[in-house]
Amino acid sequence: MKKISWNQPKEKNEDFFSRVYDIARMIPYGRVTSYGAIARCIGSPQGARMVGWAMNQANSQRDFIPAHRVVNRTGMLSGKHHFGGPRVMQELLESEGIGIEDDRVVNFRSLFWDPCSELI
DNA sequence: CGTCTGACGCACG
DNA sequence: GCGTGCGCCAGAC
Repeated sequence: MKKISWNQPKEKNEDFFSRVYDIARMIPYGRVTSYGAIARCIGSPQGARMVGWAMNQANSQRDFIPAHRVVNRTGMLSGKHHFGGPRVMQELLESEGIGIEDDRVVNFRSLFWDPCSELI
């Protein structure tokens, strides 16, 4: 697969990615957030799918990106198949004390971390 | 260039 | 609360 295609003058895109990774790194240990929340926070309320796409590239980043702390709006582990194995994402979350039941974060409502609202 | 796909989210019933 | 349909935007064919 191709290394990176954003060497092109897609400045807007690069900025989008930077913001996504920036926020993803801020997610506190033991907390989770959603793709849509990140998208909305960076001014692209309809770019939730792009956030997921960015998470797919998170592996390529130098710094560690806690992509396992990002789930969809219902708290479901929709990206668990992108962690090398179907159970890796769940195990990562459980190692942080987050309960998973039926591929869903237990008590998601309480563990949810809003990048913009709860950011100080 | 037309179509399909997808780590999403919302409206509707 | 759950299933379905649709809009969204970038990539792959």
